[in-house]
Amino acid sequence: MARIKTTKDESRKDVILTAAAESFRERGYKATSMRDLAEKVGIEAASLYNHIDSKSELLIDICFSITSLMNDFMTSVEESDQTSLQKVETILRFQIRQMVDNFDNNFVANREWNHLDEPELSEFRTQRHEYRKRMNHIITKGIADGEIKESINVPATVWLLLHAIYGIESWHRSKVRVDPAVLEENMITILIGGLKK
Amino acid sequence: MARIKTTKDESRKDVILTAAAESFRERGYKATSMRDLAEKVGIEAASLYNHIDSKSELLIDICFSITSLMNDFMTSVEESDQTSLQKVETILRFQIRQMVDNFDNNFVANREWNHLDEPELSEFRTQRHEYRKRMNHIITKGIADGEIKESINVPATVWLLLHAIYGIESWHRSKVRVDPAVLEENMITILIGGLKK
DNA sequence: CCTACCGATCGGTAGG
DNA sequence: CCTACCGATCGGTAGG
Repeated sequence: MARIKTTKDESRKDVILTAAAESFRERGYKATSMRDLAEKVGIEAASLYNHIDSKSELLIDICFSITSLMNDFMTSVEESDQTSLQKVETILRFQIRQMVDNFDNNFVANREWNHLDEPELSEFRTQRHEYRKRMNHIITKGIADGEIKESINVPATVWLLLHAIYGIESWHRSKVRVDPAVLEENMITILIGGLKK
Repeated sequence: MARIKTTKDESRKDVILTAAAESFRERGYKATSMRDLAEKVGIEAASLYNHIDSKSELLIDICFSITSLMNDFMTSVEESDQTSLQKVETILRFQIRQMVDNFDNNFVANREWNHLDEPELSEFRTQRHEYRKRMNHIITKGIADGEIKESINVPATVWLLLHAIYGIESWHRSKVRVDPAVLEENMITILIGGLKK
């Protein structure tokens, strides 16, 4: 029966996924009940199970859609002919725009992934770790090429860059209204300015 | 009866608070049951209620102990005779050290406060907002004094600085082992370097 | 997609 | 500090 579902109306599942991302972002994964979610979609809780197999499936779909988006973009940047510092800037700008345009999904992937069960939990951790290693590699190259300050600690710097961007989560839902373009330029000014030799 | 408790052994409550902070950090507030917590403390769930009134009280205590610590430190910095950029650096260093030394409580205050109920939820939001306004004020002064780049957007910058530091949360529990002192210098190098005119 | 309902688990209380 | 237990709510299923 789970098999039939896939070929049936896929758009209904997308509606559920969108509602789930928003709910998980607002209240957290654990605090969101299937009854909350069903109400948001406009059906009864039991009816959700005609489109999905479980609550955890929703979290899995959200988290891994983000990791695959990030990994694909990283690959395209690695293959480009930009300098290392330009690559860092390109990645930061992409992530900032992602955080602004695809807010709920990114928030959930950044903050609620710890509610994944095994084996997805380990898989998610591995993917994040791989992503950071690729960032490390770019920055290490930038230092070797004399573009980036040699005094920095690479892993700590990757951590700083990534989490500075994750912070946009909270900005987004707050009362502080900053134009996304201004936000992006500001982050680039400070972070790239801080990295540059 | 709630009155007697306060005068009774306060240290037992501290043990519970410490265990709660660690559990809330690891699993999240909602996903931590009073039975989990009791087991960690080494008593039965029902016995917790001889020392506390409710689960929510634990979250309240953790969150507001952090806000009051931050606010007190901010006051001492404001009253000091440092330049604005020095003040920013002093505050960043304090927050970094807090995040390293008092990790569980800071994590919970940064990431789980949204599970507070009213009126504490509004009170917490107000306190955070006030804190950011004080940071805004210092940076605005730094720009006026010609110490800090005039091209930056002040609220977005405060957001960036604060969230770059909150990111230490994840660093702490990860496999990436960076010496706290190196981490601190690295963050200061990039962030203060990025701000400086 | 709904009604009806399940077993499990939750925060918390009574009474000792 | 424990045993025993409460009403509520949870994720999910049966059957239509």
